[in-house]
Amino acid sequence: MLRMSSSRDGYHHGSLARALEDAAMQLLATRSAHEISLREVARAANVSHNAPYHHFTDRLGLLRAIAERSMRDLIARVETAIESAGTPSLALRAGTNAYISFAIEHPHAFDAVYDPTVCIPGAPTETMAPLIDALETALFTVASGVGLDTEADANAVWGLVHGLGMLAAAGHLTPEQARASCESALDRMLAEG
Amino acid sequence: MLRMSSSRDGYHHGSLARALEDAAMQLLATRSAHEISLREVARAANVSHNAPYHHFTDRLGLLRAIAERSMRDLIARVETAIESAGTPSLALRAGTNAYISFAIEHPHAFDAVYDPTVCIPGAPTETMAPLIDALETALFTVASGVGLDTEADANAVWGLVHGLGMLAAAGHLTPEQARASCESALDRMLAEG
DNA sequence: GCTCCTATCTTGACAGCGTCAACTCATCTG
DNA sequence: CAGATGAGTTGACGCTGTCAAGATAGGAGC
Repeated sequence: MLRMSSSRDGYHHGSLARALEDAAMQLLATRSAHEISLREVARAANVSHNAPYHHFTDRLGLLRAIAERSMRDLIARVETAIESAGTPSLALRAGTNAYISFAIEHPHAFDAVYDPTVCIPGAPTETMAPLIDALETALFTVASGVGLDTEADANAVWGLVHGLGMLAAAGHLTPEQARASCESALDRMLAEG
Repeated sequence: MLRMSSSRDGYHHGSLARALEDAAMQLLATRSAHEISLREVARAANVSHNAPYHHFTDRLGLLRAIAERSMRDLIARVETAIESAGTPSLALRAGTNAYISFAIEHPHAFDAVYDPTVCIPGAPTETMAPLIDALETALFTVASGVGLDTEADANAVWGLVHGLGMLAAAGHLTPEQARASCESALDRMLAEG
């Protein structure tokens, strides 16, 4: 039988894959994904520099794993924001705000998700593909709820929050500016329903 | 006297800085800025791996230089698009379209410009600061021309084109989808002036 | 015209990186 | 109990960014 918990069992056992992802996610809080070295992650998990290769094909394999985790976090955040809103209009506000907030609070996780060298949209990982769909669906649904029901409109909402989130994360806009811009743009777009 | 042209003069002379930037820009057409090595650029310019240090403080110094060049290209593209449009409304369409097109056609140059490790918006280079201002001003002006005259509205336009450009550059949207979304969003925002 | 200075380009070295290969060891299977 | 297997190890390779020191060419001062 495999021991399933605690990665501290001396030699073998323990879920090292998970431990490595955890360590990488922690590093992602300060550095960008490109600035994180595999050896550094291994060191943080107290294993040799080659141990990760038994759990990930590549450095990129690990980055893909944390990108997928980050994507799940982003989706969860957007979906719970939407679900806990009372009206369709409030749901759109809450969902877009959650997207922007995630980008600001976890900038490196955010752009790991959208890094084309980590995840190629044209040929995404088996686990990433449905996640992308889920995010698009969530945004599309909440936009449809207030009359923004064409593909173009839904994509515009996505583009708006994505751009404002990135600009705020990079420091070109303050979080307040980004959120206010989003509100204002949605107000204008919905002016005549 | 300094010889000003031709970097092919054997040992000394020639504008190596320019030649290195040219080589880096060329590499930027295929690889991301993070994937370009200083030694590789030096090799492309036929100099030793340490020659660049006499013209740039760092690897980052070279990246900053090509980011500034890319920013100038982006601004030029947006401004000429705006200027060659007949009406304020067409100018907004042309300017936003140019921004999105640049992101799609030069994705690596585009995100070198906005890479926070290359240019920190809070503390930009002496040469980058006015460029950022120029871009913001261009967008702000063209947005004001059609009644989007608040800071929030102008930032929304910036966020919209930035996000759509990034999503299209990454492959999450087709160029056509991005452009159509932009048009559609602007139409909605201007529906009741 | 000779010497010196300085900017520029050179070679050489170092640690850190990703990755391949070979080895060790604990556990599961028969 | 034997051996296979999966999970960890050490060692090596070439590449990278950067520091240090040597070489060289052209201009300045005498």
